[in-house]
Amino acid sequence: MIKELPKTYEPIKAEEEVFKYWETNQIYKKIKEKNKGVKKFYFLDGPPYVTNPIHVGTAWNKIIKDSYLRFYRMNGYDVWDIPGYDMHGLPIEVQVEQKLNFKTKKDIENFGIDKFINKCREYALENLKIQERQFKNLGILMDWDNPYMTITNEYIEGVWYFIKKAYEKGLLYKGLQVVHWCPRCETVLAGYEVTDEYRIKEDPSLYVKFKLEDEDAYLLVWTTTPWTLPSNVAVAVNPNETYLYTISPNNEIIIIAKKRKEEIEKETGINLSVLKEISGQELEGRIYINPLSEYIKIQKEIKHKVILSEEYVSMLEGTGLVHIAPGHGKEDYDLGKRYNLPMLSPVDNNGRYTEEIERYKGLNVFEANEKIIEDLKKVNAVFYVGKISHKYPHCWRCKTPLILKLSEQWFIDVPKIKEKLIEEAMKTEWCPNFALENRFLPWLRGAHEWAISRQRYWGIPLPIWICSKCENIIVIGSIQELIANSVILIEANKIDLHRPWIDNIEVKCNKCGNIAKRVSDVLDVWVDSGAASWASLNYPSKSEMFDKLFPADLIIEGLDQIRGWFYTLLVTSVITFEKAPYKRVIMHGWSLDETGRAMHKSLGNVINPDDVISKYGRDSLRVYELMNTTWEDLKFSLRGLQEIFKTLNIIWNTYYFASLYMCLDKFNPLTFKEFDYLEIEDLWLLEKLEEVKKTVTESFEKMSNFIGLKTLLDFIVNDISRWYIRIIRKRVWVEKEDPAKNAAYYALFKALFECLILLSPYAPFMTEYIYQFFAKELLGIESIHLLNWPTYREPNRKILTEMEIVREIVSSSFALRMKKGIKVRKPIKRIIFVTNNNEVITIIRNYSKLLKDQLNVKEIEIMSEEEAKKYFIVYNIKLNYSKAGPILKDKIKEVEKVLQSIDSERILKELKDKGEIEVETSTGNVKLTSEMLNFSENVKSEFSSIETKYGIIFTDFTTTPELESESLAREIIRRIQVMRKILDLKITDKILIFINPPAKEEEDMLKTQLNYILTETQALNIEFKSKEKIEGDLIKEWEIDDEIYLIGIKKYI
RNA sequence: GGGCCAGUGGCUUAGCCUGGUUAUAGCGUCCGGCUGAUAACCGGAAGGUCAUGGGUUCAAAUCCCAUCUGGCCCA
Repeated sequence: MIKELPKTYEPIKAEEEVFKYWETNQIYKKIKEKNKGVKKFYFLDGPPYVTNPIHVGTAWNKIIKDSYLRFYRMNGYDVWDIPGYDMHGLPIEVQVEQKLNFKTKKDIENFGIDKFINKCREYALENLKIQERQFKNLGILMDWDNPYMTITNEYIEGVWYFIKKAYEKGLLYKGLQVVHWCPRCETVLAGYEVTDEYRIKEDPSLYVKFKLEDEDAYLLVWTTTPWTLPSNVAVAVNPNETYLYTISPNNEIIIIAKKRKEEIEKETGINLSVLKEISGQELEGRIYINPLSEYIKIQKEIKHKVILSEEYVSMLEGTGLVHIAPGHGKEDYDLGKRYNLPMLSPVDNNGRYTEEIERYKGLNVFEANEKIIEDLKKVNAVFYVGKISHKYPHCWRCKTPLILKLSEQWFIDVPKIKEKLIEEAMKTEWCPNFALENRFLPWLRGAHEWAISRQRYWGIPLPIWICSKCENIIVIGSIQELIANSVILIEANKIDLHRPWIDNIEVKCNKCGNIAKRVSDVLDVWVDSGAASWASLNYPSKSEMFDKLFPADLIIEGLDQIRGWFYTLLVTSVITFEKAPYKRVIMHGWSLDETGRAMHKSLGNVINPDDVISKYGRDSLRVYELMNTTWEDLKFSLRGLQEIFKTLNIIWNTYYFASLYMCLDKFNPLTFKEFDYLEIEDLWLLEKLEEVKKTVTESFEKMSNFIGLKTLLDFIVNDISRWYIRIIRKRVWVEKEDPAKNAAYYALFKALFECLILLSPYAPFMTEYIYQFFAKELLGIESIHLLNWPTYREPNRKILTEMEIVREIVSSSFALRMKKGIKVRKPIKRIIFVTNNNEVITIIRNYSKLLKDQLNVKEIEIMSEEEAKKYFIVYNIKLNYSKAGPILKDKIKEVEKVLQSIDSERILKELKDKGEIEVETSTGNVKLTSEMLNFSENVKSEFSSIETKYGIIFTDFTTTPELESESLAREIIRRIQVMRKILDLKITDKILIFINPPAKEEEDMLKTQLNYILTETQALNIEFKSKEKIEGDLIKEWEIDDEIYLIGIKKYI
């Protein structure tokens, strides 16, 4: 049977009870069993990185995922739902280093790599636990006992498998490249790791003179990194630009770009007078001398040339002559390769000069800046030196300024498979589509090599061994292979594929039989998560799940993952399996603070979901976040959350109301058969329900479930709680067994019950809690999350529109009452509805009972426009712009003007007689048909009326003695109800009423309404008494229409 | 510097694809009312350069271009 809900919504308490219930009854296990082996659904969880506790953005991500998983489970899918964690990488190393107060890699080596690795593992596992607790606490239903972790041997094997495939397909290579390098972490950083951390840095703004070898003139170059000058090998100019020979105040000839002259003069304060112009082209091949040749031996040996470049020499900064150091700049490197220039990169892993540069050996490059400038001054090579504050890349973990240096790294040749990547990406389906079309595909088209090696410790070791003799490369793809090829005997149960264990394993060269040593690097942590589509299934060491599930049916991540996980997943999978690893992608937005700024620790605006939960509950947080347009940014506001809480409170009360009465009447929806008693509002509710089910279901299928949520909440709050329940109140108040009441119960139950299921993926706690009271006993199923998703049929649109019109009429009529100051409680004699619209007339007739009830009116009269016009209406005629616009074009404004000056009666008459009306304009007459016009009805101001979209309502406020008595009775009833509430009586409690009316007249009026008052107030008797004889548990004085009534009520025992 | 997304009363937002008469709703504020499920509700009022500027068109929140602001990404 239906049980009565607790009266108030206390989310925290309810949610905690629900947690307990799920646990004791093993609901998760039962959900999994229910669909076991039916339709497969492979959801792949993007593994969060396990450094910090989660914030509201991480919560949003998992909540979205959870809502979809619940939907698919309820639709009979056997959902693969293991969560994942990204557990390797530099960020964790940096955290551990900070804890141990380490400064450099030396500290780690001294401490012992094995101990360091253990610390990292501990750190990752600790944080995993914290995150797991937080996720569980949000009601995220996943297989928490079996997460995939990127640090297990099986997972690492999965990643090795990819590296091996890449090697076999010729996509893995060792290469020299200019890379962003962190001198503190002593490792390369990938391009995307760099872009997040551009910070303002102050650097010298140095103008250097390079003397031409064969002419007494100087090339002027500009740099903010003087430390790269020892590696300078060329100067680039733009062949398409004009250059100037100028003369400086101290009579030196300085060569600059014409377009830069003004800016240079402005910054340096040095005026240059032009001698002649030449083209950039003409400078090609000129030889110059690097002034540092005085100090640096290798510089003396290099022939410095002027080279040409259109793309890399801009006229937006500097002098138009660009200093080129191929070892210290990406573009420089490109040019260096193209022109076959020497590549100098005399900087070590700590960012210090090597012995190649004797003069600065051991100096940190940034510290060397000053010294270099001093040296340049000594040889008269400095034109000007100032300071500049500009954005400069820093290490995203330790905030050290990065340098660009030449380094040997391992690469994946992504450009080579670009076409295939695009082809596979096009087979995937995205929401929103623009993420695929406008973001992902362009990103793929510009794909570049992927530097996958890192010179660090806590990561998946590169499974590459190099023969110490013949330099043959051996790539190992699994533990088995490792055991088979190892020089020493490996005990299978002692394997931990991490460093330093793996460092000690040597393999036999498969070419020359000599010993091969492992490359000591670890992998970029993005390779880890990139391999998740199969590594999370423990493929290739176990193939069962992979064969069944791959590729993933759905992945859901934030917009930052376009260049991240969405990309690395695709690359690794296309290389390994030549196939996209996912079918559908949902991309969500970014969490911002209330004012639209990104949440950052440094800004102090990070919101912890646990705090939010303790205030408003989990469902409020979930619903709030799920309601946001998925792919747009979420401006997180506590006030917004409060609004959601209020909405959930209304929903609670709706269910409370239903449960209260249904419980009281022991209503059983399963045995209900009296369908003939369904009233028009019940039928409407049931149609509307079909529509809602359709919208919600489709919104999930189209990956936009926020639409479904909005629809659903709107339905429960506006349609059920505020409208339907208002209508059926009277029917529900009937005490005895009554088919009309049961019919209302039936419709209400069905709507609420199915809504509860629809709401359960969004608000799993509240719906479960309500379900326990509302429907569990009826169905005999333990949890709402074990139910099937409701089916739907096409709704009857006609009924839906009809009710729209009815509601419009009701709300307009209320407005009219307000205008006249007539309370809703006061019954009125009649309203007159003016319309010629047959559809509206039929609706008013069909819904007249409902309308009379809601409007508190005794009669509704329908009047035609023609008739009403005689009394009330004046027409206003305007052009119908959408119809007339295309015909009249630019005459439209003039016609409108003329039209207003013609008497509307005349227009109507002419239209009626001829079917059209001619209007004069300055460019000739035009004919207007009634289609081209809009007729609006305005009421003559002396009548009280209101316009609606469907017609005009007039109200007849004439009163009669009967109406007066009824009105008074309602006033009295309301006061008694208030008193019952004060006494906290139950609905079923009976009372006795004592009234002292102001005069005999009022007493007589009330006596005509005795039965009405008795039934409405659950009273057994009313006695009219003198003031002093009024008795009761509560006696109260009331003022009604300036008269005093003394009322007493007493509970009848 | 480039790409993508967003910008609508104090706040949150609908509408934009497919141009059309008075721009949607909620919160908040003020006034009035209703109420035996509801810290709920109903009615009214104040509050809008639809980010800015230009263009297309008889007609632009809507289409096009440029700019600004914020977010994400790239360089």
